Amino acid sequence: MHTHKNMNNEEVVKLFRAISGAYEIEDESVFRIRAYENAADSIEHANREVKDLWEEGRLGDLPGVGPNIAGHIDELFRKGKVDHFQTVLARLPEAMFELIGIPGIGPKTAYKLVKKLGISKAHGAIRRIKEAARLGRIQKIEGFGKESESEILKGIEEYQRRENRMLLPQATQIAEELQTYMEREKAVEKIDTLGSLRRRTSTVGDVDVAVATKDPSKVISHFTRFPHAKDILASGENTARLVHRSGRQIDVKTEKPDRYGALLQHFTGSKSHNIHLREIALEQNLSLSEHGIRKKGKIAAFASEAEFYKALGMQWIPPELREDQGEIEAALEAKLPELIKKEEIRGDLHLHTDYPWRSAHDTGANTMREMVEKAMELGYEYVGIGDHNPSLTEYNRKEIIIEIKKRSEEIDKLKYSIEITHENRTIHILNTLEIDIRTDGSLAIPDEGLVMLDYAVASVHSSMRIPKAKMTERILKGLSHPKVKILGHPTGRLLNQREGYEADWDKIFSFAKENGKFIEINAWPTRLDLPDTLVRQAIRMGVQLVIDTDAHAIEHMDLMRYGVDVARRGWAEARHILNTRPYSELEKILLTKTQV
DNA sequence: GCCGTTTTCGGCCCGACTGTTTTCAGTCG
Repeated sequence: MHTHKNMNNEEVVKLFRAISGAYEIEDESVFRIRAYENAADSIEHANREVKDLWEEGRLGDLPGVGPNIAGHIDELFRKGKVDHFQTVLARLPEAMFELIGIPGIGPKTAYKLVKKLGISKAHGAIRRIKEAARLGRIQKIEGFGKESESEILKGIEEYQRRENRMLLPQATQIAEELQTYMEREKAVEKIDTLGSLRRRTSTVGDVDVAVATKDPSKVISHFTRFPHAKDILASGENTARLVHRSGRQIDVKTEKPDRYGALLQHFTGSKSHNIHLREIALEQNLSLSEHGIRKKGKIAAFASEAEFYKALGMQWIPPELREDQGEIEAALEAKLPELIKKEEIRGDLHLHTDYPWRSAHDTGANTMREMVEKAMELGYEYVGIGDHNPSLTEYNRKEIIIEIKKRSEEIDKLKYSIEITHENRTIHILNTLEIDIRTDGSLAIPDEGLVMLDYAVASVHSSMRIPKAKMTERILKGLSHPKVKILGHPTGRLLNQREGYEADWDKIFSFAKENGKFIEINAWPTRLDLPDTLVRQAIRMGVQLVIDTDAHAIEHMDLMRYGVDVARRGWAEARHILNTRPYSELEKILLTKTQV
């Protein structure tokens, strides 16, 4: 397996899975095998690059990475390879490591296949397995049969066409359509999403749902007639699986209402949350499963999750927190946070309109008035009317100031007319812009333009791959202007497309805290940026955040809920989020009459 | 190989499903 000094998390995960697999073939201690598997899982779920953590001397932050594995990682990034790993891997055919990761193929199967078929080279290994399967050579190998041969073929096909994970809103929409449909069947007493969708992670693999029912067969048969199903993959007594027209799989699991709580808890996960929970249960001689809690051979059933957690002596834990990041300890001490709810949001402070100037970036689809009316429909108390700054190549400095003046007058007119047309309701309209932080840290608008705004959002939109220290300085400089209150989409990540830029978040968060700047949680589906783990870090450091939609059309303003999901995953309470404040408070915080 | 206010030694999550090797190993979540 090729290794190098700049391996990203995905590559490191693959390496560790290979080592774990190699140990499995060699009948190493199951605990050592598991240790590498755990380390791989931990890195896979880390929201930071292992290489960055290594540079900062913080590999120990990764659960499951102890002194030994940390030493190997150190050697990897110093030399580009790990001598010990090379020795271990060299004892086995490299082709087998290409196969690990194909659904249904683990280390043992992979090893047997390449041995028996005489495949040694990694290159083309999957293709050769496929050929062998087509020629019926696999079913002749001892331990395999016709079924397993076609399963392998199916597994490879799935592996090769595996796409990116779904974005949260897509998964949510599929699930909500299904839920509406399922609720039409009277036998369905309760229905909930499961897994990462229920935990509201930013991307989701499959849509899984649980149904509480006394009549599973009715539920299953109703499920298999879902109009948006393209194909039914499996249909058993209590579970079924179909392919949604989007190509995504949907699983349903049924359970009797009086036992539903344990099922819901079990399949919501996360895996690490459940493992930790079982370890704690074990100390009380309890054994947990999807069926309930077993004590001395007797299983107790639970209708609700709340009862399930209560039986373990803890508070019910909101699904968003179930990542084994301290939520279990907090629940045991009844110290879980009071997570923010979307109903607590009182305004949207970062959105775009179709205001007709030659903008540095994309403009919105709706007028200022339409955006404001939508905000009123949503029951907001205030709204920040923003746009990207005027393009620096299209206007000179003087023209930019004139343009901002014209636009400010436009907003004043709007304020006046809205007050007249909606006399019963007041909404506070704020004049803002999203301003580029240029590569040298300067803002794309001169001071004379900035003073006309109520506040500004500053964001990075260019030169995203500059060194970490430079990026940090750049962001700090951009944020330091008194009118700049919000750092927009802080990491610049685009889900399934690009990693965020490298920056020293500790430094930026400290600066934000000391200078009263707000870090944005951008609710745009491909952004969801700040990422949840950084939200948690920011909150621990006492930084204030703001949830914005960055809407470019009125319908985007409905995406606020996904930003709230991210905030909740980061343990945010309403008091941590600027736009839960009433206008009277917001005004004092945001609209300081600072001299520029 | 990791980990720890009951332990720095001695533990380490649980069950379902599947196919094939009739009693269980391998994989998965």
